[in-house]
Amino acid sequence: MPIQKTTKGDIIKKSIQVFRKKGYYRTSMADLAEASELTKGAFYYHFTNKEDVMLKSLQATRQWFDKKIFSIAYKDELSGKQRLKNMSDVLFKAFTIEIGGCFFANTILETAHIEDTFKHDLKEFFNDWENALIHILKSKYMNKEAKEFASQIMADIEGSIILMQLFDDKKYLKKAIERGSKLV
Amino acid sequence: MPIQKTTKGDIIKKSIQVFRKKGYYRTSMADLAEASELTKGAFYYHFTNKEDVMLKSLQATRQWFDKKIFSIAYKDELSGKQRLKNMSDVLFKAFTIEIGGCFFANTILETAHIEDTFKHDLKEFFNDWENALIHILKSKYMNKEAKEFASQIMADIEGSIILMQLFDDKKYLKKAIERGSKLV
DNA sequence: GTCTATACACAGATAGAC
DNA sequence: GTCTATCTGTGTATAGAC
Repeated sequence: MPIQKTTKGDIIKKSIQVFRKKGYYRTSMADLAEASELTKGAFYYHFTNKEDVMLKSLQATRQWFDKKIFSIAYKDELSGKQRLKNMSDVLFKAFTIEIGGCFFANTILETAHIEDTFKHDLKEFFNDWENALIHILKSKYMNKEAKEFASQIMADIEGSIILMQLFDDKKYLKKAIERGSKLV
Repeated sequence: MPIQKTTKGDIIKKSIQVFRKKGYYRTSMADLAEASELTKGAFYYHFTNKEDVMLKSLQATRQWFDKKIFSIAYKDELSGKQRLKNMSDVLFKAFTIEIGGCFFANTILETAHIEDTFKHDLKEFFNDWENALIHILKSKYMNKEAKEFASQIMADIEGSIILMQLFDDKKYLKKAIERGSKLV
């Protein structure tokens, strides 16, 4: 086994940061290579093209959310209220600790009318999030109501992230999360 | 006065459509020229550069919203409920009749971390919207509460537009507007 | 596995004829 | 006011040396 100086996982982590900040189309392969301290030539050894990097970045981010955030919803030994609170705490960090808000929402607004390439992963992210919320809300509400409230929480949070970024004020997201917490 | 074949207003209208669909960076000057059935050379006669076209497009859209939508909030001869309903009806059409969702939200997520060029107009749009909502909500709520509900309505609607575009389903926006209506 | 060099397409923008 | 032609920069992607 030869020593690998730069792992694919490391490159993806760096690429996610760049994509989140600059968006998909505005990000160049040179930007991505530079972020991983590679030349363009070396970068192309790891990925076939920009679309490939983006897909891997979205998939890695989805996996992270599933493992670190959405899984909390299914820890049924805790109360619904507590699970929603724990989820919200990590969610807040995820959407604020690095610049760029919500990677998935950004990608939807940028690419949804141009190409379908990323739609599958984008949809899956919101489906996973919705299911996690529904699982918590089901203890208090009927199925239909739980589904509607889940939609409302996601919309409120995503819209607040937009306002947060525009006015450079985390209070928008904080308030949206508080509103969501009141529902359970 | 010579006859003007293509007016600046017409070009801006067409440009808005292109920007809304493709986003700012992905839109080329060739795209904008083609939409107005002009060559690039002719197009540059009307605008100094792409940034100029975008600024004029955002401003024209802002003016349209102020005149056609936000002004409804101040027709105090109608009940608050009725004014919010009338506003919501036009708003729904504005965000669905043409492809591309909310021009302002799209531009925030695409450009906010790259350049400040458009921030002023983007902020003004949301300020105008917020003030219109607050004006209606003030009849029922205290100032602080009215402000918070206004934020909530805007966030819910903008987030729902994202989901609407992803899942290609106008129900998301429809439901968000219903939730807003319940507040007054 | 990483580098340099380069091919090629397209972007923004300008010059100058009509 | 609109056209064609063109300059210049940058982007994606590949070839081939080390």
